[in-house]
Amino acid sequence: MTVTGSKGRRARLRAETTAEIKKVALALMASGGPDAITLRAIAREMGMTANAIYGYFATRDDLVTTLINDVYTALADAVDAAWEAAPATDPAIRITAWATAFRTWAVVNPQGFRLIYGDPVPGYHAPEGGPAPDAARRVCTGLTALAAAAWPHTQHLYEDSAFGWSDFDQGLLDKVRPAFPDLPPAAVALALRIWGHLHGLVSLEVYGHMHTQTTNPEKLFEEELVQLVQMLGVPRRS
Amino acid sequence: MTVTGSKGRRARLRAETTAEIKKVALALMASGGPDAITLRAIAREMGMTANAIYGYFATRDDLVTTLINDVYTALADAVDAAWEAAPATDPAIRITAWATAFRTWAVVNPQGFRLIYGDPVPGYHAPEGGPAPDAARRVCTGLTALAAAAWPHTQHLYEDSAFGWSDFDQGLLDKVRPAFPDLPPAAVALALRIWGHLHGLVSLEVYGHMHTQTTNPEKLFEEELVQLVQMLGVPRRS
DNA sequence: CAATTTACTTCACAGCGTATAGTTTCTTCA
DNA sequence: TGAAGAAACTATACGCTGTGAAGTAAATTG
Repeated sequence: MTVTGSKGRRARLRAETTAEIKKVALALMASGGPDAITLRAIAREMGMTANAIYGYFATRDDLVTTLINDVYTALADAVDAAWEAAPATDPAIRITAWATAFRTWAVVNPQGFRLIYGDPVPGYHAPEGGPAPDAARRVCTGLTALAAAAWPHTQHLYEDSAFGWSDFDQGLLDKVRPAFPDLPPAAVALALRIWGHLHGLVSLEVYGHMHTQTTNPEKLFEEELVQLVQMLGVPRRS
Repeated sequence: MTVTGSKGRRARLRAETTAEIKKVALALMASGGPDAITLRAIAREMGMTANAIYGYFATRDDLVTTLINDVYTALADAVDAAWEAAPATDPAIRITAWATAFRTWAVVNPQGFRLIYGDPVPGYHAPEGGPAPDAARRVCTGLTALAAAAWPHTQHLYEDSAFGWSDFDQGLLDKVRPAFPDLPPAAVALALRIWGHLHGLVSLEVYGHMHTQTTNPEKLFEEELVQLVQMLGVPRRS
């Protein structure tokens, strides 16, 4: 170990270069969309040859996969932080905070949102199981926390739910059930449905489809949240 | 006029070639995704040179824009047909039919869905106002019909809505208000929110994000519809 | 100091959109 | 019928992309 805390100069330089490649790639994405992530453009920006990048990422898809992971993790961090920052005693505020953070992140990082949820980049094919199932599951777990917070008030609506544990992916359940042992399958289904609601509105907005219809997508989203909280039966000020 | 009903052999051949280009492009899209729509591939398939296509479409984006229009129109046709086919006397069934047709179309034509709602194709930039605002508005009008059918039962939930006509795009209102003169702004907002709900669930499914969470996205969507009808307060069998 | 590993460059290839120029074929009109 | 013109299409070329193979220079290691 050295003063830099690394395992030698070589490894440190390598890590720095890797970080710079990702940084430049993200900058290109932010300015020109996911399509702008080309090896040659990154190399140009770094004063290198495109092929030099192959020393760090086996292929362009590998790089993109890494980026998706990073960006997805940033999103998960953002919504988790908003959740934690809101008072645990007031589910309505917490839920609203989570969802607002979700939309805000997407609107601020539209290219990141596209990278995660869209066709990321020309010809990109995700590796088996998707590029970021982990971050995806973090988001889903956050959503389940949301549903769990509301569940005492809302479960009466789902008493004849047909959902069983077998309707869900085992990987998701492995994360969700330990965290919320008392939650029934119907609540997980509710969480996924809420995800769909929020994702739909945000996605239409980010991809510019809402813009052709409403001049105020933010207002629409806020209305959605009001109705969501109301639908969940969560008391508005506790 | 001739027996073929065309304006001359030349024009007919031209129309046929145009149609073939689009047909081949759609076939390529269906098999390889929107990315597979390349002029050279189309030309190869047709036994032509890539440049020959420039006689029919000024640029590749032009072709893609036309395709989006066609595909979007097909989607609009599908949901409209489902709406019309369902009994006008039962809003619950009509709404369910519309939404089911929406998801079914998307699941059957995932590449078409991506073409319409995703980053269509590498480097594609939609012309001003989007490529298919017309078809988009047809879908929105259908959604508004949905909201209108439910409105008598559900308006009591939105009596203190803050929405005004200025919150919506004029082009949308021009189509919607004549068709539903008595509908308030709050109902249009509801329609857009419902669009978001459905789009989100379908979009997550089509893009493979649901697959990592649930083994049964169809069931989830059906649950959504049950809850949607319930939320709207529409009587279930009239 | 010599051997090896690592980082990077150079060259090459195929595929992409598309601009320009040239060629062939069809339509039209005197 | 034959010449003029338009239309359809091809050929060539340029710059962009990802990526493979081979070569080079520097750092590390024995």
